[in-house]
Amino acid sequence: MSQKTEFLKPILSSELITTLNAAIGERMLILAGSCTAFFDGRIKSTLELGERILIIKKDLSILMHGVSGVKPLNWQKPKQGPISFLKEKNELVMHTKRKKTEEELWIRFRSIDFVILWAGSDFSSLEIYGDESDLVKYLVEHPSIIEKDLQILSTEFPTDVGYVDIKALDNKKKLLIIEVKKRKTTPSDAFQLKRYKDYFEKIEKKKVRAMLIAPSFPDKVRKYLENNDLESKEIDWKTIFPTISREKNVKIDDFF
Amino acid sequence: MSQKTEFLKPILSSELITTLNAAIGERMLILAGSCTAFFDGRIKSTLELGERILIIKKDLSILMHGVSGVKPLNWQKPKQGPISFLKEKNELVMHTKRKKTEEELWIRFRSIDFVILWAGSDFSSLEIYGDESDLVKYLVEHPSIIEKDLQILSTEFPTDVGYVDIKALDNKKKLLIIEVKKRKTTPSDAFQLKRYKDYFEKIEKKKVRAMLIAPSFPDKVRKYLENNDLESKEIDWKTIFPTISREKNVKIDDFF
DNA sequence: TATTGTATTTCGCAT
DNA sequence: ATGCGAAGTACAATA
Repeated sequence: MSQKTEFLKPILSSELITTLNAAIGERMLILAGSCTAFFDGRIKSTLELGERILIIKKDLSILMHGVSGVKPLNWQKPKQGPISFLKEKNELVMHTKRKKTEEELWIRFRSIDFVILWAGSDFSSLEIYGDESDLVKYLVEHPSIIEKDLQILSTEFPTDVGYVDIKALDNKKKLLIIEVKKRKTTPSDAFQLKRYKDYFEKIEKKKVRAMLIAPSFPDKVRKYLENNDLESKEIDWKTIFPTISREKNVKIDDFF
Repeated sequence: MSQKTEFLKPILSSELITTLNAAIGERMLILAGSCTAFFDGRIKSTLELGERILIIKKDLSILMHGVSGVKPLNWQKPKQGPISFLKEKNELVMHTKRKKTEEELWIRFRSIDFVILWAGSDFSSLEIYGDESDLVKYLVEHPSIIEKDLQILSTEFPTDVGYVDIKALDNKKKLLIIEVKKRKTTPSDAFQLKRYKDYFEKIEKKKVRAMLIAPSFPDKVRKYLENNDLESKEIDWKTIFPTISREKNVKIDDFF
């Protein structure tokens, strides 16, 4: 009964219902079959009959996946509320209701292909490096990549219009505001930089420089930057990627 | 061989490798076991040994789920590149490489608990209603919710700085630009509205009104709106939620 | 095909 | 808890 992987008979019996309800929160449940679904919450969604996979993890997170795509068709975050199975009109019904938000999810299986209970565990951590904060950190440690004789003043400097990635002085002691993007820039990025420039020119009562650093600049963005006296610097992060490394998000999955 | 659900022997044999490679893109593959993973792409991530579930869908999307949480530990979007299994150092290794971005994902299974090939299909559509476009639509049909004697001119009106949700004339024939948010507002929402106002005042060469409609306004947002002659209107969408209904995203999963 | 904007965004971090 | 910005965002609509 407490074997690592248990294959249940895919037949809608009261025994199945009992076993499923007992497994919730104890083992991961993987169930495939033909179902409909209804979600009522921040949004409403209905899903007509189709074949899908339902996964209920030990932390009570719910995932219902269709045959394609990375995003689940329906889901619920961990520990939002009790989950129960019941038999209704010859269908296997899963129901959950979030305690706080009153959001509800119903999944009704008309047929079942397989049901698995799996007792997996995981104590390792996902290490990630190479995100935006790593890039800012790297630039601060190697300012000459941006330009010669740059003096870094601060990072994540708070202003009324947001946090400035890098605040620095150039070789003529002129203030340089830098926004760093890991991805291709968008018009919004340029607008944001403009707000920073305006903010500092108002505060300092003199011209300041402002620069967007990113791997790619679409024409529209480049044009806006030029028209607004904003600078751009293209950096292909891959070229410095191998040299940066950092451990973060050292997160251990809870042990149930 | 082409049964709907096939349970493979969870033993690392060359037969398993062959069967898995043959199943890729043909049936959904669900594999549980103890593995490590490495992703190298826009970011780098490493995942130490732990028990996880690997799912490869027929559209070649890859999901690797840990024992908790809704978000996969590693994943790949559909049709990004070929996927292959191989045997290496007595481990079952899954590898994929995106053609364009050169991003790679490696998953190495040290042990396998179960392997399933499943021939599910789904032709139904997820119907969603109550999202932002529904709200805009509802407001356009019931403009008096915004204010009396409002005349709607257009929706999704394109400007140099983005698309305006609603363009209208108030009871004094003054232009009113409206931005609708289903969620709590952020400073960026207010900045965006300001850009719209500036844009239209430049075009029209006279003052225009601009309003943000949303269920909630943090102090910082409210203050920015006040300081910039921008209006706000609080609407709790739940009050009108039950009355709006619409079908969308009528999308059929490809048949493989 | 590339761009744009939403999302039951999710997630981490700072307040 | 709330606020805020980044994300391998994913995904659909659109130009």
